[in-house]
Amino acid sequence: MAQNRTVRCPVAATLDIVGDRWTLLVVRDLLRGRRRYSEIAETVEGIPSSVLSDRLKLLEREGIVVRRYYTHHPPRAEYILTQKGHALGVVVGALSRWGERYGEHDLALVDHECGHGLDLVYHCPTCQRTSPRSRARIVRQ
Amino acid sequence: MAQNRTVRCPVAATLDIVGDRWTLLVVRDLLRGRRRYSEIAETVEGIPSSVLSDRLKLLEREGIVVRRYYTHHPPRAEYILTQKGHALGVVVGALSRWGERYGEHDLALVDHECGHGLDLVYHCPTCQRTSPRSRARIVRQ
DNA sequence: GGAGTCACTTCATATCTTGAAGTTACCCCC
DNA sequence: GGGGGTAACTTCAAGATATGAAGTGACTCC
Repeated sequence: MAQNRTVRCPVAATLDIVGDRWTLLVVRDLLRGRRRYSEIAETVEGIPSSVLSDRLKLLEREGIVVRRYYTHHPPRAEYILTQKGHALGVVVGALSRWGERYGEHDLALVDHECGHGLDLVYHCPTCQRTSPRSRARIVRQ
Repeated sequence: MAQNRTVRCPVAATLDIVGDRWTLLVVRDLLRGRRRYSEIAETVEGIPSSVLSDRLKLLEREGIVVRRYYTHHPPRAEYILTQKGHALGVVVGALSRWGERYGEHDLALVDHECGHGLDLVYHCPTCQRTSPRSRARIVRQ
């Protein structure tokens, strides 16, 4: 992870940081408001503690979370998503929607206010309209 | 990948299938219209051939691509995304948007018709309106 | 003062990834 | 018809990474 790649594709660059089995599950938990090591270890089922500790360091290094100590003796930290980290919510949302549609699950992505299930759609801020999926392309600028 | 997990979180389930460094880059290329082993090997820079062969088999097993032989002697296959596979476009789009915003790249996600950069937004199909990111939650159904 | 918790680290083993090389069955060209 | 090239893989050894179990230090609670 986070190694050099000669391509400058934003998809590849993002996957260099979060493209493994665990990192986005940690982000998912942080988005849910979990902040402490032990809380995350509990709900990211099966994550080895060494990997969790590793990923939190990586997320900090990448500016996705900040570590804040609420006690120094003994050292007790909590992890808060930065704006950059919150922006990953859309990636987690997209993974969730795909999983909901093509598997059987107990959880779903909803609007907290109206309670309805959510979709993710492309939106052109210039034309102020929705774009169909078929029109989305990744192209050279 | 694709192993059992006790949680039934759709994010975790999706990452069980596509949560590694390479799989979504292969999907990205298939979305772009590349279909052959050699075409994909070229643009997913650095992918070992054994990994590509492995991931294509996995994607086939998961119903994300279908393998079609255009020659049987010698066997020459091409890989076509199913509807399930095309639906992963939103995940790739979300990764691209995040990468564009937080890194320097030559590529960007645009609307093929108007040419403007695209965003991804949450949409409630019931209320027929956009939901702000802050209202999106993953909850028990 | 003993048990428990939190936030990790360490370590041996197991598994996966990587890169290089090999394989099979063609096609093209002279 | 022999040599070179290509497509789509497979195999293999070495190296990197992940896993699970156990350990650590500095507390707090009873």
